[in-house]
Amino acid sequence: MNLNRIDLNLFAVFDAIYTAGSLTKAADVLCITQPAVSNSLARLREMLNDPLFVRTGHSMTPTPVAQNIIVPARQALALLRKSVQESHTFDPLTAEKSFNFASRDLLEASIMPRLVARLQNLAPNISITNYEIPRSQVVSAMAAGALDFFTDASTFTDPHLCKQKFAQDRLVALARKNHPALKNGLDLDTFLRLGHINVSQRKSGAGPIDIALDKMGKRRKEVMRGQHFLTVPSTIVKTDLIACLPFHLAKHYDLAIYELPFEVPPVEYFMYWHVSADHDYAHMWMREQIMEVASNFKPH
DNA sequence: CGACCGTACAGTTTCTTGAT
DNA sequence: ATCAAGAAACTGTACGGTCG
Repeated sequence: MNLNRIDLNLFAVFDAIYTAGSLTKAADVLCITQPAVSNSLARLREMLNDPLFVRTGHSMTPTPVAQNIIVPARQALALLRKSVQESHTFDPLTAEKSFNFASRDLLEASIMPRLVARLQNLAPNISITNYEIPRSQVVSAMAAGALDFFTDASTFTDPHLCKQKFAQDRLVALARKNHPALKNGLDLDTFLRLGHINVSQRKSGAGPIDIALDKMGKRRKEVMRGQHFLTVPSTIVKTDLIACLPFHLAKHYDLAIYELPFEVPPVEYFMYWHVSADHDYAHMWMREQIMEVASNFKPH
């Protein structure tokens, strides 16, 4: 049986005949003519290689094959109707759904706990999965339905993606407490003299700190470059290195925080989603929840 | 005889394919 | 990517056959 050749409408006709016990009555229910029902039944008979209904007097009696099929057929039809209905409505209290995110450690640590806590109250049957994915695969993963949201601190332009800024933060310098070089605070000379941990997903290239320094004709001393913000504190506490982190993350550690001795643009956080999901009610609802939890995610 | 199913045929719609 | 032509599929009308 070639599933690609199956007309799913045939099962709606099958259900109507089974319920009505008559092709004529089924035709009335379906608002088509009796021959159309007869023809649909003929195609279904050929497809399933069974008469499905036999004439007994003035009614059509289902065969054993039809009796076996009716329950799963009705379940499938109900599922289809439910799916179509849910694409136009969304009830978070009853919805059973999973959203896939691709967020870096920083955003996972800051957004996910609040988001999950919020979902526990508003949408108890909605779950979240966060996993790493290369930027180059984001669009194809979204198009395939394997990824719902991608969040990042940099802009990402693609005609297939929608974008919304959901938060911003300021960068601060982080160092161990009682750092011998920072007894009098952090000035530009000290900032440039100390070794730095630079967090970047790229192997090389300038970040916002380096760009700001470059405008002043300065350059910092990069001692370590890593992918994850969360490895920074454990390195800092053992060394005299410093690092520049978003304030809302830096404040969680028992380390010394210093304002940067020069102007740096704030870090902006964006969420991205596929254009095909832009009008999906469940997706729209989740975007609202992200914006809601991110409203507390501001520099202090 | 009335009710209902199945078939033939024709018109319409949808899909496929090839050209641009 | 778009358009047009042909093929295929679907549906409705008319009508014949079957059953109670």
